[in-house]
Amino acid sequence: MKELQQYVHDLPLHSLVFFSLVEATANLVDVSEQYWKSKGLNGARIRILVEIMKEGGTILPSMLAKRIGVTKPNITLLLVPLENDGFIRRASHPQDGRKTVITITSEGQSLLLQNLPENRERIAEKMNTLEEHELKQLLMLLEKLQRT
Amino acid sequence: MKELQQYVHDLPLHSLVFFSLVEATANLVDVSEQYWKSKGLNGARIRILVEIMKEGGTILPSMLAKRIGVTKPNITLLLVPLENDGFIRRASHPQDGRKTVITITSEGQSLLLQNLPENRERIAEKMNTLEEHELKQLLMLLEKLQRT
DNA sequence: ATTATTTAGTTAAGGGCTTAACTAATTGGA
DNA sequence: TCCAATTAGTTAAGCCCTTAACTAAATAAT
Repeated sequence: MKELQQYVHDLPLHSLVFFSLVEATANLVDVSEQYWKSKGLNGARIRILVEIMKEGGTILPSMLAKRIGVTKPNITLLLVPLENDGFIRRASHPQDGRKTVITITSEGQSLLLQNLPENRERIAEKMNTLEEHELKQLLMLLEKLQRT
Repeated sequence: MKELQQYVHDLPLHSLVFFSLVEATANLVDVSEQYWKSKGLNGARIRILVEIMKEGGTILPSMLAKRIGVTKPNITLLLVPLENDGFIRRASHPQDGRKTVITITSEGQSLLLQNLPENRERIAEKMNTLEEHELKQLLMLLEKLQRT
């Protein structure tokens, strides 16, 4: 009991880093999500539109799932409101009947043009406690952390 | 169109850091959640138990909500299975009838003792691409990032 | 050529969180 | 003292994601 209470208090370095990562990231994600929410949108739908643009305006749902790191059923669910709002269009693939070609509309592109810069700005502001060299250092450490 | 495509590709430093934080954190959280899932548990319930221990074995739901950073209704939902599994116990506060005193049971304490060390170990392993001095540096940067 | 396997996408069910609305108990001000 | 306001917790509804099960189309194997 006493030992357990002490154990949960005395965190080793790895755990301290882990909890700091979780907290810092949650705060930044929150800034971003709040921004999208204020526009009646959400981050997941925006990531879909961004990924379509990265591919040149057209993509398959299965590719979206891989790129964004969510399941295929989730992509289906995300595409429904995007289509209803006119930000994307579906079409069946001419050669392969299993596939659905997703295309971003001009409305979808406008949405990104009008909102991405401000969203980036909000996130950047939240990071303004760090100098540029510190951001670079942080990026380097995070990339090294990711090298399995 | 062309400019937009370029815009979504050319990320400024702040955005690079943001996306790296999100990705690295998601991978670590995943390791932790997978561990708890393999034991038929989940991270949120464990955090509750840990927080009760930090308070000395007894706490109020509203305090849990503040400490863990979730809503009060969510605490209610999290406590139900914890009570059903015998990891916590509820009792009404003797002085203030609105309050419910939550107490961790010995089973709950055993659960932590038997699993927290291995969970920490799994997370630490995932971080083994970083040297100790790099972990310290990372921690320092994350803490500076958090200073609003 | 026909059938089995694989691939793409959707539908269904459920988990985990949120906000909004509610009940019950306590506190505080006229 | 009594009623309004606050506080604690729960219930209800809904969002967003997951896994499992399904349909349809294409590919591959005998």
